[in-house]
Amino acid sequence: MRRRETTGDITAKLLASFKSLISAGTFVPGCKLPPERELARQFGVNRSSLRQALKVLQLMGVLSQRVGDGTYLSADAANVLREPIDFLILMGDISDEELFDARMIVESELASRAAERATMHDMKALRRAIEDMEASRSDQARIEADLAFHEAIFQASGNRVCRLIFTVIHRAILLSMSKIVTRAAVKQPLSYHQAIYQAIHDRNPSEARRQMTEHLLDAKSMLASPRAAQSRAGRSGIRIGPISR
Amino acid sequence: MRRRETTGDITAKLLASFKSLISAGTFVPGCKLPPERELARQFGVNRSSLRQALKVLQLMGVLSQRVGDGTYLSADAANVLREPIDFLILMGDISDEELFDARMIVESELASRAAERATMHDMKALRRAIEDMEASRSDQARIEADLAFHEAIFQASGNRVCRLIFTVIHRAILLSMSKIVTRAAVKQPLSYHQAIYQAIHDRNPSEARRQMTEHLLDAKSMLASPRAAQSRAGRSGIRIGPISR
DNA sequence: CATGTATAATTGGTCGTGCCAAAGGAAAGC
DNA sequence: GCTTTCCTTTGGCACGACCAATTATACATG
Repeated sequence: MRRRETTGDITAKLLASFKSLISAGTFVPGCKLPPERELARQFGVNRSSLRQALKVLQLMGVLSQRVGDGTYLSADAANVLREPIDFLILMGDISDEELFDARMIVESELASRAAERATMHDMKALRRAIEDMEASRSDQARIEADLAFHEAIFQASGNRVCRLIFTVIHRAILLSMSKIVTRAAVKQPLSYHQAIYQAIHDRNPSEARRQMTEHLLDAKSMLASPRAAQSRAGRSGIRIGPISR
Repeated sequence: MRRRETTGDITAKLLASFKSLISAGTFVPGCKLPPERELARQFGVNRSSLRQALKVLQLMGVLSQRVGDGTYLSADAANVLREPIDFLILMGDISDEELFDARMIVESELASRAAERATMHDMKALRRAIEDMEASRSDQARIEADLAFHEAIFQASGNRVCRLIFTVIHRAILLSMSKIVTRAAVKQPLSYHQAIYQAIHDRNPSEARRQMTEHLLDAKSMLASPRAAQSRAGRSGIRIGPISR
């Protein structure tokens, strides 16, 4: 008899246990965890199994491990979505059109809010991003400055959820960068950014919203060119061969 | 000499390889992967190491494994964010206030859009959610119906990014459900939902937006009661002891 | 005493092997 | 043709061993 009811997956159960332990306050962000060998003993599983669970948490950014030192719970869980997002994009569940459409929803509202309650610090970050973009000479630098401007908009919201949404957008854009780097896309974003900044500076929410909406609408229309598909096929590093050590 | 440059973490490298393989089209969503033993051989790593990487991907929902069968790349990557979100919430990087504030940004706009372009199917889902909520007798059922209404709003957008945002909200709310289940919170949500439905039915975007904003503003104000902290401390399953098998 | 150095212990990283149980498929029997 | 039985494949897990990085300790040196 004895319904074993074995869900099998020990790793999943270990993760659940970790959730409980974090929830109960046994593990506090930033604290040091017991060594693997002892943790495995306490959980009653083999070290290999425990390591799988730890690896999952590590790759999600929930904890970090250093040889000879130990395992620490991350103090900042902001990167938890990095890896998942990467795969989400790669598996094609998000198109660029949808991404920009979603950005319109969020960032338009955030631009409006920023016009209402942006601090001096926020304004400075926006100004800085614009200057960096003007001074940028490479595509890489330009995109970074572009993202920095939008990040400043998110930052102004003071909402950590919005900050997370930005990290998602950030990763997504970096992954499909090749499609977004269009030759003519140098001037428009900058002028839009300047107009948005002006609206925020003037404390004009509706104008800030309108400019942001148009900005993203414009950007979305620019990546509609159909030469996107092949760009990712020809990239290097497709080796199924041995990992580089 | 020979800078080994060993980043150490094989798992991270394996994940990178998987990204490349997915990106290159070698691994297609839904396809069957080679068995672990052979995959490990091809990558030039031990099976244990490979399994760690596979476990990470499995727990992220990128792939699924079944004993005796094999490993399959997930066809639907919608659940990639489930586990990460859980830890994000647990590690306290998101407060309920911020969550509802973010919801206001997204859902208000979505309600407006729904009023413009909701299909028959969308309307039916909304109506269904309202009916279920009216008929709900347990807190559990009521919350499910509540979320179903909002999911229908997200669904109406037809944007997969928005769908992801909903899954995030869904998980977050389920995790901190105890705080949201306030005794008096039975009637208000329902009447708001009805008002929102009416506005969408009347094709009145601004009214739909307004009602949704007020709905979430109201909901946010209701969870401000300070008895929230203790509720999570007393829950069971905090065992650091052996896993249940 | 202070300081640097060699040594040992701790800890995560990887590998290898062996065995189990679940699922699938092939062969035998009806 | 269908069911049953057996074997192969495949993932799940457990031990064990060794390595390398880090830290802590003891020791030698000035």
